[in-house]
Amino acid sequence: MQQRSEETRTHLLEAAVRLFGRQGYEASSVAEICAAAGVSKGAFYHHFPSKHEVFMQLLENWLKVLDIQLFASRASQRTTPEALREMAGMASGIFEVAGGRLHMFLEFWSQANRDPVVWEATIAPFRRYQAFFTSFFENGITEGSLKPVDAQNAGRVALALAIGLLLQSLLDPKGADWSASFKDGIDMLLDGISADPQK
Amino acid sequence: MQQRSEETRTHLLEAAVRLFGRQGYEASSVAEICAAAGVSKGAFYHHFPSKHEVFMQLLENWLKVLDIQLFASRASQRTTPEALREMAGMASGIFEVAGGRLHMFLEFWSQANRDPVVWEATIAPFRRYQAFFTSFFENGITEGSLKPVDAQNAGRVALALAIGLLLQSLLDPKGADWSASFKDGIDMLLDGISADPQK
Amino acid sequence: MQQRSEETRTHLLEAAVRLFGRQGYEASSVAEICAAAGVSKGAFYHHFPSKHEVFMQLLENWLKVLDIQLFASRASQRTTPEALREMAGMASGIFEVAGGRLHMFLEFWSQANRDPVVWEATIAPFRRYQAFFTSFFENGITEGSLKPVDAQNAGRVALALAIGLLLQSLLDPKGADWSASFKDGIDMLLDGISADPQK
Amino acid sequence: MQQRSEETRTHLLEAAVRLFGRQGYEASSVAEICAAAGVSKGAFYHHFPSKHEVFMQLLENWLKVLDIQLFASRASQRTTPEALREMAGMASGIFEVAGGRLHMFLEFWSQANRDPVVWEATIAPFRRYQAFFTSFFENGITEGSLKPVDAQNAGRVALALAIGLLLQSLLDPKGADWSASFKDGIDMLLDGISADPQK
DNA sequence: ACCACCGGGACAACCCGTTCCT
DNA sequence: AGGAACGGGTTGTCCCGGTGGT
Repeated sequence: MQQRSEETRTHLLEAAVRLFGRQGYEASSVAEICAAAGVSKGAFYHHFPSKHEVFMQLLENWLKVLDIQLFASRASQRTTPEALREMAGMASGIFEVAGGRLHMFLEFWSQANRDPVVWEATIAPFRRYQAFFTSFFENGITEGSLKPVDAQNAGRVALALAIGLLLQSLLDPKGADWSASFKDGIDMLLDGISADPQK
Repeated sequence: MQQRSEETRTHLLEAAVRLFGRQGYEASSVAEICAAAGVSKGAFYHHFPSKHEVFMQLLENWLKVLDIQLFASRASQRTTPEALREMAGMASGIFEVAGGRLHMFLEFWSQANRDPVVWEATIAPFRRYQAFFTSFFENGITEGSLKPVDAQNAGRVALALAIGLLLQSLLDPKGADWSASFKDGIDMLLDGISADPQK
Repeated sequence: MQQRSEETRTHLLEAAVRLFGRQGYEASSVAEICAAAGVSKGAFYHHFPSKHEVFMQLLENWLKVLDIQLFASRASQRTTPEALREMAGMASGIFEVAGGRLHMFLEFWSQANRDPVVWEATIAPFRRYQAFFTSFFENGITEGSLKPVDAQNAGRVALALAIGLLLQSLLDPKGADWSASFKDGIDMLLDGISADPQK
Repeated sequence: MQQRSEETRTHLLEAAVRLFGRQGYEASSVAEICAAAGVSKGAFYHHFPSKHEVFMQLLENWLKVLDIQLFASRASQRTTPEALREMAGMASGIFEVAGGRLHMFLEFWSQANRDPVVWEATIAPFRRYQAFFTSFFENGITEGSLKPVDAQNAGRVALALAIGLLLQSLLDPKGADWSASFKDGIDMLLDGISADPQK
């Protein structure tokens, strides 16, 4: 029966993401995952060749989601600064959605230091995000709405802003309105590099 | 002999930081640490009650170092923006020094999600750094060299910049001149909130 | 296959009783038990949650056997003294059977001082045996074949006789014909409390 | 300083007897004993070559005490049965005194199964006790106050009575007035083998 | 002589990821 | 897909010698 099989697989994946996020990869045993998913170990190894492979699947899924979010916010028009500000506004969703999943993210990064495959998979979206931001700034510069700064660096800085605030929000979720901080940060940055300083 | 004892302890700590950084906390066994330090397990458990305690010691030492670096750059005078820019210039050292140890940092953060003690120890310096930046911005605002922005948020943003770039430098050490990017980022930020934009 | 599982479990239990009896509980390592049973440690912990639980299982089994032997000799008729003497005659089997297992018994008692669970499990049958003997004596008194002694104390004394001789037989198995001594002891006791002394 | 040395040794011994009795020999670590005695491990191994030797010392002391108690009750006169009854009356002290120390006794027995030296040392007093009782009964038989029973067996039975009740008192200290039970038991026994049945 | 600290290395119990058989 | 078995590996503890002060 195919459907049941698919369900089992999904249950396993869900249980794994829950446990990995809560306790970390190493601290979560296969037995635990199976128990949480309500299946036997036999089933686990029927669906996945190893625990590590589950991790990789999770990573892959996560990256897919990130990509979708990225290109969803590509549509907006008008001047570059305004497009960026609009994106920043949408970021509030990210901070909320990411909430529970961010712990897994840290787990991914930790693993990236050791496993080259994970490293490759983890760094790829970073490069894409950075390139994404960079192209924004390049557009702004060529269209004249931004000062002729180093677009590469600007991209890195924007990404750093996002990452840094995400991390802070992870460690101290109630310490501030992080999405508001993000908007403020983007504003400051744009004020700094807009061609017509504080109009 | 007291000296030998201290040496053993130091060797253990050094071996631990090396292994934790390279392989992660969980993946580094006590036996490995002992072998790397050239001592027996008896010695290990004579000096530390548990592997976790070694981790905590390392965390504490690291935070102490950060604090020292942070407050060392407090002395500078003149206007706030210039002080910040000077700090940013010094940051290059941090990126280099941190290099090898950043992997451990990720470990700390990962652990912080689970162990409340680690969490407490990890979040405390974050708050201090943020407060540190915030006070800078407050000074700048009262002295009139900065626009009246939300100093709290500005502090968070500055910290995010540092963290975010640090993280990127971790994942892709040779992808860019990260300390230069940091300087650029601080410049952009300051340009955005300076009262008299690049005079 | 269920049968193989049961066999493994039995092998483990048998190996454990052998080793515990020969070397004691603490001195017998799980690895040893596994080796003696010809299974892996994984199998051990698949069947039992801990070494201590094996011990408890053994205790339980042993007590069950004792109970069966005890109540098997309940059927006999005629006067109480004769029933007791008959029981004493059957006791020879106990001394022989117990032989190898008595070391384990000492282990049980030693453990009973520390673990309340073991204590509970150990003391319960004692109380039952004592009650068993006591009811015998009560019957004898009401039917007039015994003098009106304190049946409770008589029960304790009879039990003490059994225990004490068992213990001596443990420490010095070849020092005497212990089951004959037991018969003699019961005889003396009955002579002491029979209503019509050795008719 | 000699006195201090002796004190340390005594502290160690006392701590050991306390811990061995409470937790058993194997479960009591040298470190624990040292901590309980308030001395360092260095001191321990200065006074005793090994943990086992401490145990042997304790055993030796214990046996010495037993011997003293045994020969103290030798004095009484008159007919043998009365002497025995008198002894039984004195036994109450034993049950009380033994209280805390009996756990150690079990420990001795457990160890006796393994170490031949301990076995020898443990069984010796048993033999002496048995011989002691036996000689009593022999006296009684030759003087005509007892029936011509097998004095050896009678000795074993009397000893069994003592041991069995001691053990029961150990497992269930408040379950009965054990010294009274002992007196009753001796009475029954003597009634059974006295030459003039219940006068 | 006595004691304190330090260190050694063996080993304990327990658990883990994985495979095999059904 | 399930359950039994595998065996290697984990942390932590233990008993015990050195070495050097008092």
